Amino acid sequence: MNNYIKDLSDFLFDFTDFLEDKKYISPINKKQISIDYSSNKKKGDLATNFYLIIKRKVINENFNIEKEINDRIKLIEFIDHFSISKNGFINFFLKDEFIFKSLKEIYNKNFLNNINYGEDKKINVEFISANPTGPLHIAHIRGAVFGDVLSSLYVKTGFKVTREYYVNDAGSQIDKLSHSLLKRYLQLFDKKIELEEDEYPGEYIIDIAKKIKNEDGDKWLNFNREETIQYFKNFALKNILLSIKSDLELLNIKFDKFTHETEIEKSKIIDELFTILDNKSLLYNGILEKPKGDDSDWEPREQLLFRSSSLLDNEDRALKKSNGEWTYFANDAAYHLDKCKRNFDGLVNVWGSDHIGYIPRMNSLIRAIKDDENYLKILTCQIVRLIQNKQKIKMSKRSGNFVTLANVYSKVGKDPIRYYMISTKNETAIDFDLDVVVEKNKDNKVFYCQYAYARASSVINKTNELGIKIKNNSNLLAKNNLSVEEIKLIKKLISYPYLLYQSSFFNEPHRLINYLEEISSDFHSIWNKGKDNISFRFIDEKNIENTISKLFWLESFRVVLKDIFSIIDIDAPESM
RNA sequence: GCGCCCGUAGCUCAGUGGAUAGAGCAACCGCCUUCUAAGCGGUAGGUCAAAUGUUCGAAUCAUUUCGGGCGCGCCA
Repeated sequence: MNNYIKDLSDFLFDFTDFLEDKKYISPINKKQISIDYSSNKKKGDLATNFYLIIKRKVINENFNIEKEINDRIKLIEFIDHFSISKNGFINFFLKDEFIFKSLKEIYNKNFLNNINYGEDKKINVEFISANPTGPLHIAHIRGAVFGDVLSSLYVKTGFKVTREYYVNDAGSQIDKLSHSLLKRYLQLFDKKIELEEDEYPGEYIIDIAKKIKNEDGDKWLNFNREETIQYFKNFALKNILLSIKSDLELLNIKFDKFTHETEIEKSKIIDELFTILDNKSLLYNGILEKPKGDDSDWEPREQLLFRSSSLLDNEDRALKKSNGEWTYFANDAAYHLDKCKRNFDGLVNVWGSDHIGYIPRMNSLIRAIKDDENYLKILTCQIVRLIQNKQKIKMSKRSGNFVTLANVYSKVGKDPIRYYMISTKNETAIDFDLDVVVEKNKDNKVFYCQYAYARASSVINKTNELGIKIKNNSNLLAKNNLSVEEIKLIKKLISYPYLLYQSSFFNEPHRLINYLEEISSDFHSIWNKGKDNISFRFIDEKNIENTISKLFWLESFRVVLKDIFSIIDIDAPESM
């Protein structure tokens, strides 16, 4: 990967190896060595604590560490000079020619070719995987957007990504769904029959029932019960899955693969899983301990268990229910074996925070079948609280009163949803204010950043009208045509490839948002300086050289903005 | 009872071993003859929940306490 921070880091690591090999210093932990962008008030572009750490480890009294540092840093091609602060930080200054060379790579979009952190490795990202028992609602939106953007980020940094949705179309919840649907159908014929408390009360089920009535009339009133239930189950699943897919289209989320739990059941891969576990003595029949909390209807029963406590979990987990059916975990485990067998180099699962307790058993499972502790990464998203009129919107799953994705979409549209769902670190809860995100002012960050793009574009349009060409004129790019503020922004622009790498490495798309807002703000600031000071205006027809220098970074700014917008998947409006 | 996440400005959040802790909103004071004022500049705002420890250095790591959230059955 072509970026100077990585190069500098390699340089410092090699340097450390050299010092250790020659016994000039006692061994150190390289992880302590950091490279940062210098804070604004300090002089310099990059800073490292290298000297701070090394100087305390010198064991050879004849060794002159300062001289060695001096001699070596001189050889780094992109460093102009450096200084060592009183407290021991080394501050580096980049060469102008290097800064402009890097800017040209941004301008020409070459940096995209240089990012191959992923080395074309194949990874599978499983996200949402909501039960097909109802439409997607607010709790699913965050995981949906996070998984989608994370996938795009992986692709951008050189991975081959499969986006996958696991459809839990087996199990007792689906049975409850079918019974709920049947009851709603019967109610349409004035049958006196009520839903049980744990069945699904949502309006959407009545709609599906009406659909059946429209198609088949009263055909199912006196039909064989088993066949009826089977028909209603399939009908419900088909319709709900379709509605989930159409909801996802609203956010432009597309999956490469839907895997159904029922397919997993049919495939018998679970037998294969059990063989693997059995060979490692991880299967046994036993009785689980009495659970904590509400245990009113608990009684001890012997069942098939997974010895996960010998791996990463704190207790063993059931694979088979007492009625002989597989547990949810058993099928999910088989599904994960299936994923493992599909030649991915890594698996990523995005789960809601309500599944955090499930993580240790899944990690145990993967550990049992794959000898690679980094093979599966489980990332979790905390909840989203909806705010309207400064009040939290209360939701109740039991009453079926939840805010659907389609509902939120109709209020605010795609871009604010996508933007805000990843603007906060995934492990932090979000307050999503429906009133703020549709405002067209700087309270609304999406708008603010898109407006920066539109403003920059308006300048480019103006230059087109005036016939000013940037192409083939890049040799005119020169530092003395640019202000301190512009150089500062240019330095941020050339750090973009490293930002992509870090965001991908840490699985943190929200870093993109922080950066995006920062450079947008810098841009708006420079723009406004042009009102007081004519030298800050982008276009000066009397000074083409000056104009070209400005347009050059302005275009690069647009490249970066557009690139981030494409990862988040929001519009890049040329005018607003 | 146990596990995980969170606690940073009045509010919403960045920063997770480095230099004087940062943005935006809200508050107050300013800036449109101009390539988009849907914007910008300035002022003010902090015992980083608390305590102890580790370290040359802690918002960041460890331990404890207090607050908030999410979980913890053969559910999914």
